[in-house]
Amino acid sequence: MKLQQLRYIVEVLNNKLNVSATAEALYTSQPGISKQVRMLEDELGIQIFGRSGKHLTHVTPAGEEVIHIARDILTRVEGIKSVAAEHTQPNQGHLNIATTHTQARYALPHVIRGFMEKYPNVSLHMHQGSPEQISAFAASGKADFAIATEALHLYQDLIMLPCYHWNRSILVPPGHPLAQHTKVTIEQLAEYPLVTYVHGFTGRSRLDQAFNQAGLQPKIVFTATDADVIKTYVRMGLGIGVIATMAYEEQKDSDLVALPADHLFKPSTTKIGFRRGVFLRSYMYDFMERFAPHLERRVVDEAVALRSNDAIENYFQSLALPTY
Amino acid sequence: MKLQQLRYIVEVLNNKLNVSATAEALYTSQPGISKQVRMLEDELGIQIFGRSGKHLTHVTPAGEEVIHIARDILTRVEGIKSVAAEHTQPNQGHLNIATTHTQARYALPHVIRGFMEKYPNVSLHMHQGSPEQISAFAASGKADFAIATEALHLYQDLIMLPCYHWNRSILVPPGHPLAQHTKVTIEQLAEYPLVTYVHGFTGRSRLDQAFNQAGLQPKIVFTATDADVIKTYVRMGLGIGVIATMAYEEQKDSDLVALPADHLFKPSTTKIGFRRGVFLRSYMYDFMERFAPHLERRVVDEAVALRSNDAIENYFQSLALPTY
DNA sequence: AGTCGTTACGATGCCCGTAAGGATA
DNA sequence: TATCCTTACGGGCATCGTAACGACT
Repeated sequence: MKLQQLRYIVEVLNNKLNVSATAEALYTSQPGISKQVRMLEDELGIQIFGRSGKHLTHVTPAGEEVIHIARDILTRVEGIKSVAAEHTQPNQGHLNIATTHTQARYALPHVIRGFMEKYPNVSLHMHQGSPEQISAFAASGKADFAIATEALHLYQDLIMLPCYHWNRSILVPPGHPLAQHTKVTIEQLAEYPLVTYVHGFTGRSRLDQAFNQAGLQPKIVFTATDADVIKTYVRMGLGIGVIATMAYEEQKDSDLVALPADHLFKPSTTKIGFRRGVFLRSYMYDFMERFAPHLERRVVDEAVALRSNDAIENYFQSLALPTY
Repeated sequence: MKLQQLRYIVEVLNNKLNVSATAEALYTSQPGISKQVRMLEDELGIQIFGRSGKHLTHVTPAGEEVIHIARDILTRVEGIKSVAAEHTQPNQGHLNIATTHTQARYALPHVIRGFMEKYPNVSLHMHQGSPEQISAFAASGKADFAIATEALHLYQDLIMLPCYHWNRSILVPPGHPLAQHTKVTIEQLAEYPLVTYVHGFTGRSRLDQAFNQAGLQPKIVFTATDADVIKTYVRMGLGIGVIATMAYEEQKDSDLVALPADHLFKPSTTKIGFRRGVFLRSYMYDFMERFAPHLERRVVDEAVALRSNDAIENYFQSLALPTY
């Protein structure tokens, strides 16, 4: 058994069982992969891929298990390389962050700036996407960190650390009847057409939950994946907005009025997630601490040692997370 | 990076940094290992082993980390082979059990007999040793299972599942003054010379604990690692014995009187431990269930999924374990 | 002086890439 | 017919084993 053979079977699956495409992706020849896959199958005495004639059609049950372990092994092989890099070039390497618009636009910029100043030799990449895409990215190893509020729990292989709590604000044009009230009720909110996030984005579930519990049906006239778009439609008078409070910028958004809505909705928690088993570079620890100051190296290590995400949630409940 | 290189560095450490000995152990040439180790070091750009001239003297900090991960990888490589074997020869393979005298002599025999009848093609090996040796055996991968009451908690890498609770009996020669009493007190027990287990064996700590809490100093005149020896000395009239109840055999030991001591000592719990990350063959699940009937495959899988040993303890507190 | 790791060298065997063949959709 | 995997073949290279060398205890 060779590490390349494990890489090959994993990549063949990643390329939807197309060996030719896999060969291109790995910059090698197609027969080479074909042969190594077959040799591994011979050595193990099992079929990893099902074939109809000369086409790969599916992954056998045994193959599923083998590939799962193979992925695990390759993650750790990367870990060894990281350990080495950590000792030779501690401030050099890569950092791939997958996150949502909300985080990328409002929470991350100053963190990124500070990080890039301190680590000019770390090549930083940001991948923006939906919470589901982000989770998949991190789980597959294409991103080191996933930062999001939703959907991170879908992957058993991700360790998730809570970063901060946040809640929402109501956005209205100046002169809007609601602008007079200091404390808007959920009933009042239900009377007006709403513009907010689409399902599965930026804590949208909490909003639905609140209306549901009050037995109300909100008039949602428009949904977007980011607050910038929502603001635009609020400005057009299409409805009133409900966005994350951090997405309201006093200066740039001075033509809109933000009303606190903390009393209407349960707070959401933004988390940072990474694959179980990866080796964390020191600059990665630093990045996490910059983003969430309570995530000191010691805290992260202790949380990782807890292993189960349930235990991690318990662990962080004793710590007071900031709320925005 | 090659799997062999990882095997080499792990084995060099296992052989106390002696490359020649490692070569013999792996049935290969010494220069081959030397070269591969150096090539790995070159590829990673770090020293794994410290050298004084041409002798390996120590493992560098970076090397420690690398070897730890390497061990992990090799465990999983074995896992892949096990997956394959499970699909080709489900009832064939190896089972190495490391355990103490008490388990091997009193708890395991009928389990082993039944197991061997059902799985004639599984080659079974028993390794007897002290609790510390047993744990080390399992943690290093030389044994699949460790079964013991003590010391299993020392290794973070072992998953431990509670099997059963047990307590002690007092062993006296017939006609001994204590034989009259149905319920011996700890004070009475402290008056007589005792023969029991040595420190670190078979729940000995519970015994010391009980005397301590009562503010008494037991007169321990002789200690042994197993009940057979203890019985012998009780028969000689050297003292009265305190042994695990399961070690008293009514027929063979009819020349001795066993008095219950459950009310004097806290019960001990015997556990079965295995390395985190190993693939469990179906016959291994079966073995566990034969030894501890509540350890059905589903239960074991759920416990493993919990990941942390604390969570596992919680999980099993809701299940009623048998007491002997 | 003995043990031990490194270097040198030659041969085997493995892996990769090109080219041709055969099966499926 | 076009796509795709398999087989066949040849070149290059890495690995392994033997032998000689050098260094530490």
